Amino acid sequence: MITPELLEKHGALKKSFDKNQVIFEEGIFPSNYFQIFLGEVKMSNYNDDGREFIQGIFYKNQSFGEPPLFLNQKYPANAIAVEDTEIFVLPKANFMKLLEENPKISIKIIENLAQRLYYKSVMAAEISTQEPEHRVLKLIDHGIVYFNFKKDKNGYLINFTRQQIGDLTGLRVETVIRTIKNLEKKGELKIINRKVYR
Amino acid sequence: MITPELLEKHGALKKSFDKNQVIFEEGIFPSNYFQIFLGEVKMSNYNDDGREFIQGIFYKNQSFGEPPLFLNQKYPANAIAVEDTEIFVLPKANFMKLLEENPKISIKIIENLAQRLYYKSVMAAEISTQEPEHRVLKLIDHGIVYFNFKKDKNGYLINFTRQQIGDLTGLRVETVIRTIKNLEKKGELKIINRKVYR
DNA sequence: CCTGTTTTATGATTTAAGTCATAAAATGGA
DNA sequence: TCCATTTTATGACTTAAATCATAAAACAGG
Repeated sequence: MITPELLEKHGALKKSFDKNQVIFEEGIFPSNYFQIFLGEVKMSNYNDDGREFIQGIFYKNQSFGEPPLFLNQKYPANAIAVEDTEIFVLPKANFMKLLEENPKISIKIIENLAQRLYYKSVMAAEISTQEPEHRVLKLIDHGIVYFNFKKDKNGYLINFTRQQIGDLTGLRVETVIRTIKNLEKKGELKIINRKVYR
Repeated sequence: MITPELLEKHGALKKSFDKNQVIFEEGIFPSNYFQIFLGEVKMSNYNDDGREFIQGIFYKNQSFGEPPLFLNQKYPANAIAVEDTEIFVLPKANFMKLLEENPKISIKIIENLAQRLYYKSVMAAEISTQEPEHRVLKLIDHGIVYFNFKKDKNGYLINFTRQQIGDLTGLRVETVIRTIKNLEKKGELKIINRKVYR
């Protein structure tokens, strides 16, 4: 995360996106650095028959879409606002200049990319070899640490819909619903009026 | 990739690993930067019943295992020498000092992580939503660009075993074999005495 | 050159997750 | 407050890939 002051000093503009509005599309070439000021963004793919896979969900102060920006490659996924969102947009040239002048930011970028790579490594192994219960639990436990799940008297509230959990784990909604029910039976989590707690 | 001179200047030692020897194990905390001088390394996970998932394969001059090193987190996978291999090993403190003194290396690290994140994004979407033929082709086409597949008169030689393709795509050997046969029938690739060309 | 291991191969069978159909409950905008 | 949409839910059924069994071909080390 780069401070708003530094971003604005280098010419970043704050842009607004409505809920469900596309920020950039798979296949186009990147030209900006994006950092969320307020709201929530998902990056996702749609396969040939419209099925969605969510690569990641990003919140306040997080950046997204940097890898293709650094590599001059097409975006491998779409970025879509999950709710009304405001985003700092900084042209690549300005962003590179900012990095050059602030070597410590490079370390932050490295740590951020490392974090995301770590998540992807864990989930890739889960998705390709583990059964639904294992996958869902892993995602939830990851979410407790890295997404902004909040704790109350019932435990951590997993504020993902069943559909989102499916799109993040490669499972279908019905399978997620049944899996969560089973996990509740086994005492791994709680369902309190349809909300999931861990 | 950091030059051998710079690595050695900061105290890197060259260590030898036999084929199939473990370089580090899932779950332990990292303390070194690793860069391959010669040979081949895979990073992989084993699920509860011994099934393998290969996170990535690394060759000459490539580094691996940095994300947990930067994050002070446990390794999410094992690193194993695929053949007899020599590796530069540099203690974390020395590595961080090297980075500090050579800001341009940071950019290289960023690009490298970005590249790996890009691969993982593409494969994650494939593995979780696409059918076997699509997955296998995507892996092969990625391999042509980023692994060291060589071109001859028959096309690019895909020097992965069917088992490796399975472990990289989350499919079983038999499925990979049948899928590759189908892809050949459709003219997407060639099989010349059991070797796959694209 | 032999021999044990790995890799490729194929057919039969099983099964777990996907698909399809349907609906109640919850949510959110107008 | 009403109504359309989204989310959760459940049962029946289908299916694609996994599993199991078996074997031939290729390869690698002594």
